[in-house]
Amino acid sequence: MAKPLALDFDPIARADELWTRRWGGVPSMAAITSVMRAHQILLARVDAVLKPYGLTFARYEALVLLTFSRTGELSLSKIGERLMVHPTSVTNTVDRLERAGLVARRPNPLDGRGVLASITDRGRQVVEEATRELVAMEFGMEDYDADQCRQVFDLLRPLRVSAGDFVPAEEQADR
Amino acid sequence: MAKPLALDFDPIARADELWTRRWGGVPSMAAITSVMRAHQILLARVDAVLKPYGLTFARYEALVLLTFSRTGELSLSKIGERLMVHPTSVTNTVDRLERAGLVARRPNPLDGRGVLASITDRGRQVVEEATRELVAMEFGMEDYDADQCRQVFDLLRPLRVSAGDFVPAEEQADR
DNA sequence: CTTATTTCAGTAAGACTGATATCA
DNA sequence: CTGATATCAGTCTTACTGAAATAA
Repeated sequence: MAKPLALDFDPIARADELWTRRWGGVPSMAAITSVMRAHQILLARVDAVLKPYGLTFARYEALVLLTFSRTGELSLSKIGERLMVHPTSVTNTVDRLERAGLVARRPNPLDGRGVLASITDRGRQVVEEATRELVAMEFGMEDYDADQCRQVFDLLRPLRVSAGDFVPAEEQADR
Repeated sequence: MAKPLALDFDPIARADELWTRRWGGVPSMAAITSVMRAHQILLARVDAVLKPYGLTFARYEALVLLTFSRTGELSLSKIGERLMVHPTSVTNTVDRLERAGLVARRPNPLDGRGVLASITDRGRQVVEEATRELVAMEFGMEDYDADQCRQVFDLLRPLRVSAGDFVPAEEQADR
């Protein structure tokens, strides 16, 4: 940032006032703008911590996902599915992790088309270290207690449901 | 997206469980991941609407900001300050808007160093049309009522304060 | 034959660094 | 002189389209 001089007013609140005058009340505008800015702030904080490890948040997430699987390896398609990213982005992410020696590619023995990304010992080591740091700075959410974090999760969950990310348990009864 | 097949579980909730087992409770992880995904969903929805206008959300925001100023023009530095974006990003944004004929550049008469971005008639026309569409689809937040939108704004506001975006009114008493 | 998995080439966008011309 | 304004060149990252090889 060039000059992060603090404004003496909330720019989103002010925009909301002007919006209301011109186009009528549009509460969704303040909401989406808040999400956009929150994303920007959190990503900057987290990426700053991950930079020394040669990681970005996207690559860190992929690495964590691998540590969560019993064998330490997953097909690229599964990674894309879980992380909700485009297939070509997964290829790119794994490329970079592989070049950094944090994962290795190997053909999927159960599917000749597929490729498994397998986390290396160094990969596990890096995840542990980076996670320690991220947990220490609470992923950039140090101003929020556990309850407030939970509120963020709860409040944004319906959005993920409406985007078709997953089917909530309540609606799975008749399937 | 390749295959947006809905999972039968909430991937963030599941990750939270695995996190809790391995590294202890880390409520901020579920919160930040929720914000990241919400950002991705909303940006995709809004950009899809803006694409036919040759706009992105970032460019749309800049255009709206200009319509909010009395004269329809602002210095690039002010645009960057309000939208919280890097100076070079402002230059890039204005470049594209200018090429599309939606804004015009002119030297700032009050500051020989500065440049004003001035919205054109076509720019105003495009903003009106695009805004109508965006308001109709509630900026991708159609599943949220006014109160819930307000909750999103309220909940994320402390984050913007901690990032130094602005100084809340209560803390301005003694300045 | 159709579909799924992955990769590659190329495009577009935004965020950023560092340097520079200009002017307050 | 310093500091601010905007731009330029160039890097990095992600997201995406379209095409292709391969195999289920």
